[in-house]
Amino acid sequence: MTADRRPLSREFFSQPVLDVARQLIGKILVSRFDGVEMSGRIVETEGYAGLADPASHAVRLRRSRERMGGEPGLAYVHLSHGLHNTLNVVAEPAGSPSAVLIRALEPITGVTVMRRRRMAPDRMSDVKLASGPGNLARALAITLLDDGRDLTSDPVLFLVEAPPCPVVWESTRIGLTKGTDVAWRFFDPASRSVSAHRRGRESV
DNA sequence: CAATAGATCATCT
DNA sequence: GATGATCTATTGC
Repeated sequence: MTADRRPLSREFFSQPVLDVARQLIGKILVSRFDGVEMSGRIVETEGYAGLADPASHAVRLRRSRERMGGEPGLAYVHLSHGLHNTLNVVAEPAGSPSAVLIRALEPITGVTVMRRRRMAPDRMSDVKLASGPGNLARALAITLLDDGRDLTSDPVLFLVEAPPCPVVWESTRIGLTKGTDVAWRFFDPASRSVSAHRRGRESV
């Protein structure tokens, strides 16, 4: 499981943000915590496309704008509703504020630790452990302290190459909260992730 | 300094 | 489908 893990390159993240969001489906996210390695296959992402995207924090938040407009491949971690950390990866060359939110993954290794971290009841299936951006961060021990990590080279939090997902679905959502938000979601329709399926039905 | 608006989730009905 | 938990950055007075 540790053989030949090539990290995703700076060039990969320098592509247009929605291309990055699409191609991240099927890639592997790895997090080391307390001596244990946790990893999973990404099955749902969301792209935030520059200052023209009203759903992007870059429009409203200075810290987000600076991070998202910086080096591609760095982590942008945001605390949502004061409760849930969310993991993004900066995309496109510096000067073009954009990022991809990693919304769900299917656990591969470290499932026991994920279960403990989620305080998951026995009846909860593995596929739900890191489904949804808040749950994902909780399971993989990602916090605001991880903001700014270089995911192309970091020893404890990084992304690695994997075969492309054969089929990726996309859903453009309008009116997420207040009627003006726009976001582009990508997911693996073959995934049994609850989150991915729920979003799929809302596809327009 | 007070008010408010969130890139969510679990737990209800 | 509605609601409450809980924190931070930003805006308004």
